[in-house]
This record gives sequence, C-alpha cells and structure tokens, in this order.
Amino acid sequence: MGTSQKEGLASSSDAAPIHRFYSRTTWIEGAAEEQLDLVSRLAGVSHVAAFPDLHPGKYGPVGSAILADRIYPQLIGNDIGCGMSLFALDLPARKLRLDKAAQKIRVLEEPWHGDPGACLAADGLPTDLHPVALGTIGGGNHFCELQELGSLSDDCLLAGTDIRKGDLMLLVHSGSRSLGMAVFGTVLESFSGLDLDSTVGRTYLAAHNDAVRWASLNRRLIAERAARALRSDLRLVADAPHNLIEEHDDGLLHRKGAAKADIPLVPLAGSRDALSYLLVPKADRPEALASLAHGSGRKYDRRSMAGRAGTTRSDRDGLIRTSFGGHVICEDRQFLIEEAPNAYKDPNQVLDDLRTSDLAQSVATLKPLLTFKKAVNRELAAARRDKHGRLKDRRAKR
DNA sequence: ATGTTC
Repeated sequence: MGTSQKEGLASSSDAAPIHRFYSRTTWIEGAAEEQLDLVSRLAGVSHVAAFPDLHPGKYGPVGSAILADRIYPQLIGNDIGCGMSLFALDLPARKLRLDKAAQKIRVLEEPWHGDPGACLAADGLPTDLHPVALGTIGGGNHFCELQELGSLSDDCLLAGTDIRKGDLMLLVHSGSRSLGMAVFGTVLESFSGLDLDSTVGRTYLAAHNDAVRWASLNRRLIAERAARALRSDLRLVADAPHNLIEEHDDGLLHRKGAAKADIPLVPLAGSRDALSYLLVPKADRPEALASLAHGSGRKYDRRSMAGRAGTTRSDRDGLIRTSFGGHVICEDRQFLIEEAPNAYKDPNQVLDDLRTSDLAQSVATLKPLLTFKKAVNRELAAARRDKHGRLKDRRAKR
C-alpha cells in the first residue's frame, strides 16, 4: 500500500458495506483485504463489491467495484478503459495450421499502418486522439490470444448465441496505452476525489470516457490485424472493459479490475496455461454492482516472480509452450517470467466462486492455442545496440 | 500499466 494513499485519501468513520463474492477458503492476500477496508471508508463511497480475483493494486484492490458520489481517478489508475474483447473468427479450427498461424500473427509486432483518423472518426472520437499507439497491444498482462471454443454440459445457453463448439476465437486484453496514462497524469493528486459538477471533474470524466472508447477501438483494431493475417473475417462477441468509471443512477461506479457485467456475455480470462471461460452474468444481483471477476487474479506480484519462474533453462523453454499444445509468442523474457502461469490464481476457483455466489453461468470454455504477448521492439533494440555497441544483457544487472 | 529502467 502506498503511503500517499494513507496520507492523502479522505476517510470517513462509517464504512460502506462490502459484498464479498468468494468463499472463506479462497486465497486472498491480506493486503488486498486491507485495501478493500480502506476504500470502503473513503468519503462518499456507498457500496463495495469484491470478486474472487481480488489482489492488491497500487492505489486500491484490483478485482473490486466501488460506488461513490464522486470521482476517484486513482482507483482506476493509468490504464483507463483496459478490458477484454472477444471475437469469433470465420475460420474453422480444423483448417488452422498452428505453426503457420504463429508466424502470421507476428504482424502484431509491427506498428499499425492503418488509417487512425478514419477509425477514430467512425467511433465518434477526435481524429487526432493519440493515433500513435493505436492498434498495439502494449506490455504487462496484455495479450492477443487465439482460442478454440469448447462446449460445456449445458448446451442450451450456447444455443442462444451465434457461436459454436470448435469455433476459433480471438481474446484481446489491452487498454488505452499511453493515452490513459496521460489522462491520469492530469489528476494525479486528486486523492480526496473529484466532484462531478466541478470543471476538473467534468474534464477528467470526458477525457476518461474518450480513453475508454479509444481502448475498445484499440482492441478491435488488434483483433482485425490478427484476423486479416489469418485470412479470416471476424465478429465481436463481447466487449468487456474492467477498468473504468461509469455514471449510474445511484452514483459513480468505479470498476477496478472488475468486468462490466451488464452485457450478455463476459469473458473470464485464465492464465495463458489455463482455460478461459465465457460467462453469462445473472441480471438480478444489484449488490454485485453490474460487475464480475475479470480473470484469475494475480497470486504473486511481478517483482516476486524472478525466483518463481524461468529459473532453469528447461523452465524458461516451458514458458513458451502450454499444456494444451499451444505456443506463447513473447520475446521479452522479463514479461514471460512476470506473467508466468504460476503468477496467477486458479481460474477454476474463481469460476467456482462466481457460480456459488450465483453471479454467472459459464457457457463455454476457451482453450488457448496461440498467445501473442510482445515481440522485441526492433527500433528500441537497435537504439540500445548503437548506444552500447552490443545488446544489453539483463542478467548482468542483477 | 508506461516510447519503462541512462
């Protein structure tokens, strides 16, 4: 927990109710519970929902939804609009050559060469809104994953959709890149919250809303780039942001790593070596604040992963393969280790908690075939070579 | 999370 939050956040004596949608045996870090208690005491907070993927964040617990009478930008942080978008490909799994697809999807390592102005305008955004990063995935836990849809025992729910067992899907996890960071940078010290009726509050929320739409467009462009490389059409199945503020009748709803669930279908991402799930949220659970878990949730923070994954050569080699016979494309070894599957909780426990809490039904499994995370930035690599006359060896720094 | 960490 940052000291800045303890010092800077206004707190009231009476805490808002916290609804926890996980069992007593679910693994939740103590620091996350402390953050949950802290946000429940923030001035103007009326309700908090906590999901089984809960884990500590920089300013607040990731995996929570918070209803307040004012705007708390630091609860959302820099990746405004980050989320998961799921697309169905018009390409049957039986026609897929995984090794060839792995080469084709590398188109995502290049900058996007489309027409940003036209895409931004078509989505009602200013044509000059941060075009430079559009169509790119970014780093950290962001990815573009090719998956095969599998059915569950209850086929009735799938029958209500236009997706079927064996369909190839693209799940894109990305956000607003450096745009959201710039927007957050304008209100960094707003620890006591912003009034919606103030100029700074309105200005922030307008810029935030643009970043949310920019992030959604970004995920679609990433999927379109991948689909084009695979010579396939695609259609949107779900667009589920999990890091944003929404104006609701009863207040400002902050989702911090909690998926927007007032939509028909919500993807629940597993780690790259676990199944993801497609969920149908239950509509009649107001205490869940129209939200759901957004994934497995981290078990270990990034810094502590150095000794937990990639310590031996065979372990490192294993990081680019999955137990489903799939591949991981990520040339940044740091990311491979920080985002190793064992950095995450068991998505099946998260799913169990959501079902036990009666928040959602699962309608399909999503098996990872190809996970594109990040390729080496060639320009940056070249710059480093020029400066040092050789490639930096990260190991030498330790 | 981030044209990051010279």
